Amino acid sequence: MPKEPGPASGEQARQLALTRLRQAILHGEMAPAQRLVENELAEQFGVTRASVRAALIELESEGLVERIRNRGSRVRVVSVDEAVAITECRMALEGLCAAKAAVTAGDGQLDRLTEVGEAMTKAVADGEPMLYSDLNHELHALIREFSGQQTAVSLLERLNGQLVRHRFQLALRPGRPQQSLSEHLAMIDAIRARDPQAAEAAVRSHLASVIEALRG
Amino acid sequence: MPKEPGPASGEQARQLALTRLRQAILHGEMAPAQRLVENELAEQFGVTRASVRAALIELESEGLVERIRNRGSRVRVVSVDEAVAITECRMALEGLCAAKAAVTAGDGQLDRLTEVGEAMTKAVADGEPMLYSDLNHELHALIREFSGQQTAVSLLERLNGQLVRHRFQLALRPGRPQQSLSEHLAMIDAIRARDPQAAEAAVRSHLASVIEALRG
DNA sequence: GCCAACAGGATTGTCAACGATTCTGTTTGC
DNA sequence: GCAAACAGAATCGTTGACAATCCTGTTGGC
Repeated sequence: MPKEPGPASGEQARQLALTRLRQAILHGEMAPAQRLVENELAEQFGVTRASVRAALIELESEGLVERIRNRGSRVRVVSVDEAVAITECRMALEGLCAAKAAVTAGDGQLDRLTEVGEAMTKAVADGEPMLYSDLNHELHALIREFSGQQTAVSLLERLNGQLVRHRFQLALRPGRPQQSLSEHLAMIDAIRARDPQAAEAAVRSHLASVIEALRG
Repeated sequence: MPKEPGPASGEQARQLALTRLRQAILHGEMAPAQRLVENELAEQFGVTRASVRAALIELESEGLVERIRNRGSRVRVVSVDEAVAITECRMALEGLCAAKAAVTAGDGQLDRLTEVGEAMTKAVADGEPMLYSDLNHELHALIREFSGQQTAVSLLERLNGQLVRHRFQLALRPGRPQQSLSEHLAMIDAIRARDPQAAEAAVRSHLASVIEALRG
């Protein structure tokens, strides 16, 4: 395995290790439950063990890795039950964000939502589930962003990080994008109508449907 | 300053530093925005700097301390606006917990809630705001616990950690306990009635009142 | 043949020291 | 008198090595 080139100038070792590791986990390059040996990672990223260690501690409190005393670190696997519980929290928090976004979003931001909605419609029509999944992610991110609720946003990003694997699994299920599409469009419409209650309700009902799909 | 005695046997250095520091911040022993110098803390807790450092990294991602590159760590101060945003998230998440608790709590657990409610009533009658504040905290903790929603609980504990200072400030405001008491009793009644919607609504309206008080 | 005790290897936890960066108070030039 | 440059101190970031702990495969006894 080739040794990593020098970090993007100025980036500190710990930061680099953190970014790389998080990316690797989120992109699924690390198998679930894979052992994460500090020494190996250190060599792979071209940093020292202490930096890797610091990154692992941070990722542990983000819920992405699991650390056991004197036993090492592993990529955390979330069970279906956990995924459901996490999505229930998302229901509560994204509902809040959608309601806020319906009130505070600017007109340009609303147009942005419309664009994404159209792209999603096209992705479903063309039968591109992975593209749809990406747009799905983007839509939720935009709603979070437009809400201006920094606290809720950081909580939600933490939660979403734990769901990567389940998200892919869900997107590839046949028929799922079609059902999900109409729910997403309803969310967009409610926000564009600047109706906070309808927006919250639309988000909650969408995520309730996600929960059902997870369980199914 | 006396040097700390040895840790409770078996507790590792990093864990010890983490626990101690968190306790100190939560109990208000560290002034807000106080500088947290790694060397001083290391000597004070009788551990090495590396352990303190690891603890600080963890506390940073819990939102209790703020770290700036090459500038050191500080106790994070949350502005009123942030406190409001945090409480809005609590509204969403504790609402979820209350609804779940109303369905899943056992009878013994419901009795426990009743007890706390009575103790709160007594504390207000006796004019003991600090005792009331503690019971307040306990009540919310019980509802979280009874919900069985582990994910939501850990998010909420993180959020609550950031509000310590504001909580004390609020509890000592004249007239506040009286208003808060009836809201708390309404929450308890709704859960005891096993009515999830009413429980969620009661929690939300209580926290909305907290937000108003924070802003006032 | 099976279970317990035991050595070997691997991995993490901890430590003390070095180097890099940033702030603070002072001095110098205008 | 004031702004900019400078030296000094303080503090964090990083490194490499050592000690403690735990798993694994093996051996010996029953």
